[in-house]
Amino acid sequence: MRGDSAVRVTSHDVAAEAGVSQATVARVFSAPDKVALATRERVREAAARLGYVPNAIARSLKSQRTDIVGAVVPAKSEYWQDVLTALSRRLAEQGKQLLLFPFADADHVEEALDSVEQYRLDGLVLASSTIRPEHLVRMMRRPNLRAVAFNQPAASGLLPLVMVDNEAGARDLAEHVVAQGIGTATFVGTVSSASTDQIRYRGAASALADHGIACPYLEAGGFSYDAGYKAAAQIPDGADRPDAVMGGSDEVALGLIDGLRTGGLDVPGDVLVTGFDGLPQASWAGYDLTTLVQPIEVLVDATLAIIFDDARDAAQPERIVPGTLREGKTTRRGHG
Amino acid sequence: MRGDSAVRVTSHDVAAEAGVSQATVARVFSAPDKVALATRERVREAAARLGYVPNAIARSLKSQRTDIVGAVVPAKSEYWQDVLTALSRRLAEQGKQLLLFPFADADHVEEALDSVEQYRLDGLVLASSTIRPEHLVRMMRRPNLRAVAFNQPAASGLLPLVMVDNEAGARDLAEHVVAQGIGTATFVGTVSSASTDQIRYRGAASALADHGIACPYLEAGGFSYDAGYKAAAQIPDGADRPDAVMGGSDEVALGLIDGLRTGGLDVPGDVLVTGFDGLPQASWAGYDLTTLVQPIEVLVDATLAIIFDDARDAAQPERIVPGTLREGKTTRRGHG
DNA sequence: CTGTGACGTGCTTACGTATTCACGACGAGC
DNA sequence: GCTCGTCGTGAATACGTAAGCACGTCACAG
Repeated sequence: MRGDSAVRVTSHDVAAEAGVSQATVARVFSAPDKVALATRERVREAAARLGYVPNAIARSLKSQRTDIVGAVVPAKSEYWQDVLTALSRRLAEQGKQLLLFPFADADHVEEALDSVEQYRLDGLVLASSTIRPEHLVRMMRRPNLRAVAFNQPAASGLLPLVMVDNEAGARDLAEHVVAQGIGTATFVGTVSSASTDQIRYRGAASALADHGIACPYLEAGGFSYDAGYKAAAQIPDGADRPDAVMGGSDEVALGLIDGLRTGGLDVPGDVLVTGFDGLPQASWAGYDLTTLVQPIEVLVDATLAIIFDDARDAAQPERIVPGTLREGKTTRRGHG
Repeated sequence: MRGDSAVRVTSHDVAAEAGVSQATVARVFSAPDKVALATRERVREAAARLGYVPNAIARSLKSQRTDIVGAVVPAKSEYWQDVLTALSRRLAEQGKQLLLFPFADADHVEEALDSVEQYRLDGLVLASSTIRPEHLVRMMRRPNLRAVAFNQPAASGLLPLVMVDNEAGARDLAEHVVAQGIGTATFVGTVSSASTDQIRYRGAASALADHGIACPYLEAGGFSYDAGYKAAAQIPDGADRPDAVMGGSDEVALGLIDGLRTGGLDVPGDVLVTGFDGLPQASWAGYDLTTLVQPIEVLVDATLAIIFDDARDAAQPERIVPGTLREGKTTRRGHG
């Protein structure tokens, strides 16, 4: 227990302690089978005695690999938190780490990317549809950086892309509410300039149109619960009240539900509500929201496959994964 | 536009391009005022032309500083996500980054810490009361690593510590429900071995005892909404039904509310409910939970202060910050 | 006109590791 | 007994940057 000197201990120190060369110590920790068993154990013991731990920084400098993947994400958003959780867990399983580059708003993306370039990351996940195309291409042309756009339809053609099938998902949701016998509907989007928002609306509107139902678009102006809550007040009441309200995301939809209920309406009695994403909160008994569940694990795996599969193949892969309809009570009519 | 060669470009390349030495290039990027204006601009132009970006890995190796702070946190938990968001945002403002070390369960903490040691982090935030003391001391004795325990009472004396005043907060909540005129109460904890859980219970129970009210303890067995939802079924009904149920955390409390409501009870009509943490969801209109809001920004700032303030002073600082009572409708009796 | 700073810049080295190359030992095959 | 291949190890170098040290230049005071 006396070996734990308070200062840095390097592979050289271990080499001296074990009576071998630094190279051998390095091999013990990175390619153990290249070292004779006896030597290996002697080195291991010496390392333990001194409290030696390989220096990942130096390793990265030499090997040109950091084993770190970066993620550029909006600072606050329930949905992205779930994605990050899944991403970091999967990376941890592979002995890799996740480095966060959160940005408060679209204007700060630039700064985040400046940081990204300095760390020589193995891969980069670009999330959020508020990242502009010029930023995307900037990341694309960094050498040795595999950047992937995550759930960001606008990146199509610019960057490898992984996303849920937003359009089909929105169609599924629309078909589902139509099957409940609605006659009118309104789509409450998040931010109309977001590419996911546009596609989801398109999917919903076209499916509804197939059944002769018009679908006006209302913009919540944000991705949050609050935005949805406030948007509920904009929905026409009385004779013009839609039979169904489709939220552009779960967060907005949950806000809508509470907003509508605060306004004295019953969900689903008076209005059906749907969401999109499949947040854990959507399953909470107080809401039990009908939504399109994103297969986050699948999306994450696809993303990591693009980053780490050496097959620098077909340039720009695009993986579009179908989601799953979750039927909750927000579209179950009390009916008659 | 022809300068963007696909390969790595170093400060040497820039030096050659600008006709100066590598050292000067380095200075331009790390201490610009030490370089004559004319030279500085020439170097900047050359760098831009070649697409040079300083290599943070090499910088770290040389400077022994990574500008990265690590966080060891449980993989899934609403509360920690909020903390991480605040933490990463604040770090980003200082040009630093957050590296995540999530762990699925207590048995995997060990592995996470192995990784932590390899990256020579500037600081480490140890979150979650499920991290065992032996892990804490292990991190404490790493040279050049400022580790801080976050909201983890058990770390007291072992590590610098930052936390909300759990006991006082729980007392405040208890006093509040007492003021509503309750006669009986039950505390539904998360996991009884968690130190925060014990302290919160102690605070609540002692405050209630001051008013002659007993406070049985019920364990939800987890930190999640689901745990709370299921625990609701364990709460006695009929004559033994408590007037108030105090949840050990907001997630558990929200589950409790839905569980109680599913069981046919009215909250707050039949039972008052309180939480602890101040999650965004607690403010959602559907719940409007009375809870103790943690001043996350303050806690995060205190944490970073310990990590970065060179004052390697008074060994083990402990910052205990008071929370704020948020009064929601879950403790507002329909009354009479 | 010389001595004294201050300033700007280049040379050199160190950070800690992975890897190439070379070398010695050893066993097998002829 | 010699060659050849294999295996284990050491020496040396490269990764890209920061910083101490030294040197040259120039302005200014004496």
